[in-house]
Amino acid sequence: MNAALTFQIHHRLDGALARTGSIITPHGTIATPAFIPVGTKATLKSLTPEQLANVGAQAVLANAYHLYLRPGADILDEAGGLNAFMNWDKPTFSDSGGFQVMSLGVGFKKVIDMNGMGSDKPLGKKEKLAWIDNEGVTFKSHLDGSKHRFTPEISMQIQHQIGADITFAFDELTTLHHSYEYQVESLNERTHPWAVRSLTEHQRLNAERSHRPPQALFGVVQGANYEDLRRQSARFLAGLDFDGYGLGGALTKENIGEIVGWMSQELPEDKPRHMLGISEPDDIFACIENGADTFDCVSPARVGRNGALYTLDGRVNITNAKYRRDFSTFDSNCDCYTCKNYTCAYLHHLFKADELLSNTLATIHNERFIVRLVDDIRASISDGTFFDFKQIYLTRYYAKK
RNA sequence: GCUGGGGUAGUGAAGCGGUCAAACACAACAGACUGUAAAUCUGUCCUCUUUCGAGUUCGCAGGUUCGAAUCCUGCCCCCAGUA
Repeated sequence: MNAALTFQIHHRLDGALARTGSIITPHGTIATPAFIPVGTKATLKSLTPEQLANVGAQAVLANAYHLYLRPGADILDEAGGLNAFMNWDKPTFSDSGGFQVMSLGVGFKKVIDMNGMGSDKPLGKKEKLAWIDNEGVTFKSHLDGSKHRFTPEISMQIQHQIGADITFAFDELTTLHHSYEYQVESLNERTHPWAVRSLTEHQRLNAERSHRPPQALFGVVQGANYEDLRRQSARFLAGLDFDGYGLGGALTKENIGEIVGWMSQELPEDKPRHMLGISEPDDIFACIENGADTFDCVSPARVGRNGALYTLDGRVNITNAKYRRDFSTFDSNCDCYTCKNYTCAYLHHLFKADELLSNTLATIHNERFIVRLVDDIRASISDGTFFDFKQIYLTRYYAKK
């Protein structure tokens, strides 16, 4: 009913679930498939919005948990919303804080592992900061230890104050280390009821806050790597009036495409599907082939800040000694600002000297690399060359590893 | 010249008779990072060995001791104060 979001499909790929399309939001249109960089705290670390736009980003994704703690969602509301606050005029997404329920709770780091190593050892050495129940989550701020509580309703209230074009339902992100029984319980007792509650509150807020552009809400599918649970979760959410869907949670890398395919088959054709937290080239190809439309991920930015840069031949660490006297540009195949203007030796030096510009230049390159990859995939769907492109690209990318 | 302090691995710096190949920090080298508790984290870092382990070290040369980076003697350097 509301005009929060329109999704149009332009091309479909024969023999696969891949499609190209347009997501039309109050702040503009996103050509899909698309990679959406993450600006957790209303900034993509080390980049100005202009630099972010120049990298080709069509939208940015912020996080309700972080903005709630600082500066406070009310401040974003007063500022006129996320776009105005951060001086970004293109579409925006906000995550619900659901990820933090996991990362602050059952564990840190290891639980995101997609290889299902089967390790169920203590998940991180840090103190547990979040406790989940069927109503919501109580957590301690990682900033000052103060106690807070998120429920689906509160998350939606925060996300409406943040004012992103696309919001996500408050969910529980489980891990591959959780048992099947736990996955079932999580779905039935929390993620699904919370989706209903998120939607109800969201609709109420959209009506109440009619002075602001209508916001869209994506339901989040969970179910780890179990086919029955993924299909059941997708089917359940498909029955609700969401504007689109987030495909989240514990995905095994080896069959990530298959898992996405299960969900795509159950979800409505005409709603966009967003992959939460995915950005490795092989994963991106697999997900798009199986029906994913958009992606967000911190990895290109974080990995870049730590000195790892993408190339068509795989990821390399620019901090390696072999770059010390390498006065060639980093990647002659890349059209980003960094690669057009700086040498390997200079980038190497910036990292070694711990200079702030290293973060900026590396982030520009990595974000451009992944954004462009998805842009190229989109083009390959339109002209029907997707499978050739995928084969050639991935063969080269993983040749050395 | 005298008086006092000091010379420890790439650097700084602990150790002051045995559990010391020698804490710690930095540098160096390599790796990791998938809805950001990340400008973070992990490993290596005298030599040889894949591991186990073996072999040489604590300014230099002697000595005491079952045993020395640690004690003694001489020498060589450095720093501070003073002639």
